[in-house]
Amino acid sequence: MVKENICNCKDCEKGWPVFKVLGKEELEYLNSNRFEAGFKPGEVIFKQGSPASNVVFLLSGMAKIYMEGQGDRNLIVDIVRPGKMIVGPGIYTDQRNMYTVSALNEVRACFIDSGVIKKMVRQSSAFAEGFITDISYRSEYSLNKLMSMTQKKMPGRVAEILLYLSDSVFESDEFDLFLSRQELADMAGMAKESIVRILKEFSIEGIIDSGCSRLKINDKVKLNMISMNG
Amino acid sequence: MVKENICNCKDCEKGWPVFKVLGKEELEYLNSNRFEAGFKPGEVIFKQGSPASNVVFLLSGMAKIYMEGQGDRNLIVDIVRPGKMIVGPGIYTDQRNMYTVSALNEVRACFIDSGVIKKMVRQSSAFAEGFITDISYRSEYSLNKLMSMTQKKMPGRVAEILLYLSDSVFESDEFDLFLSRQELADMAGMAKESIVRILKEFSIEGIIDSGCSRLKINDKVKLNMISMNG
DNA sequence: GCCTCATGTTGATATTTATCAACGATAAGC
DNA sequence: GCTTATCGTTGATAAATATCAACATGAGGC
Repeated sequence: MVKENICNCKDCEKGWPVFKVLGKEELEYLNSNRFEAGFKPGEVIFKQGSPASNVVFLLSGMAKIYMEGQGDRNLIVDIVRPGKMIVGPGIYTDQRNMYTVSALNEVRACFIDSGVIKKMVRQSSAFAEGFITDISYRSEYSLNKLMSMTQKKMPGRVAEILLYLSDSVFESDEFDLFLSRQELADMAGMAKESIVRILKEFSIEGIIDSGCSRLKINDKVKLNMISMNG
Repeated sequence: MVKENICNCKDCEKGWPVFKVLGKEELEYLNSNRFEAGFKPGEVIFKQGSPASNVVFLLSGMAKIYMEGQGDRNLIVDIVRPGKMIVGPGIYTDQRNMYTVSALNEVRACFIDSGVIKKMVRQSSAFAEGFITDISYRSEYSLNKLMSMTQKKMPGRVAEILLYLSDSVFESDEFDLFLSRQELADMAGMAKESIVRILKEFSIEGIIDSGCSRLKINDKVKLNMISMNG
């Protein structure tokens, strides 16, 4: 594992866009208060219930954010790539992580102390506004998810997550799925057997081609219709 | 309908606690940029999809916050009383209301322009921090709700909303329910027939006494167990 | 007072979804 | 190489939940 930091906030390409509003001094302060670490697939980056001491940014790789329920039942809230801030509401409430984040593949991550982020919020109103905007989008996402989960039936929810993966995560109609069937099920809130059947159904209808880990979306229009109509 | 404002931000008892961090001048500015309005039961205070031009505070009465789905299927996100800020993520994203808010009984509400709130966020870092803390609690609430909705079975969800109403809304073990069975169903994400059966079941077991609009919780411990175990 | 409409309630039934069991395939350990 | 564990897949079954239909109940209009 590489111990030293290999990048610098000043010229971080993979960084969070809101950092751009900070001045040179603030970026230097940020840079001197951060740590990088590497993670192997499956390793936990931070754990639900533990102190929310850091905000995390991926420099490379992908991670899943999930809430752990009773008896192995997890709910995957999001799949993240570099460019997104990984932070829970805990840093402004009870100082605890509301969810676990773990690496899906080889990950390099940047840790910034929560206190440093909160300091930036106090110091720069532009940063505060950017921060609020970011968490507002996150809220919209959760509320929409809440709506889908309660009102859509299984095929609608599966169509929705396939579209989400394609549009917002992989940004392509064909991609290598890093996710097992169990993980897809945890995203859509259903049993793994159910998602297997639905993916097969979609395959038979020609909407998708689903090899074991590769997934290709053939008919986005139809998928959208299924997602819409629940 | 009373047209004039009947209270003043400076000595508002029902106000949002975070306003206390503002100075006298800022409170006066706030006070000169707000409007009060009255609503009858059932009337819409603001509507999903419309511009998120205002942040609302109840001065008296209660309201339901709900997302409208397809074909009369609504999801009640929260029940609010005075002291809470009613604001959606929209003021920091696409300027649209993500949900509808409507009066459950006679309501008097205070409207503050979103721009004014955003200005306060920029002007006062303490206000910004209070604002972020508030929406962070809201996020935790949504995420917990997402978890319950996807992982708990109906009795667990019903137990949960009864406890929520008792602990966080009415702050009593016995209260007049302003909500119809349909509305309770919309809170728990189920059919109204289902909630009728579950409430009856709880009644038979002696956990609650449920007259038509009055509800009394007899056995909070048991209700908690049902809520926990899903 | 009576009628009408909305809401609450109940039972029967259909649909959706999870669980269970079995098996094949694939990858890791010895 | 074999063994073991994990994952994906399938069919059968059970459980959870919604829908439908019917009827009761209660409030408001006239």
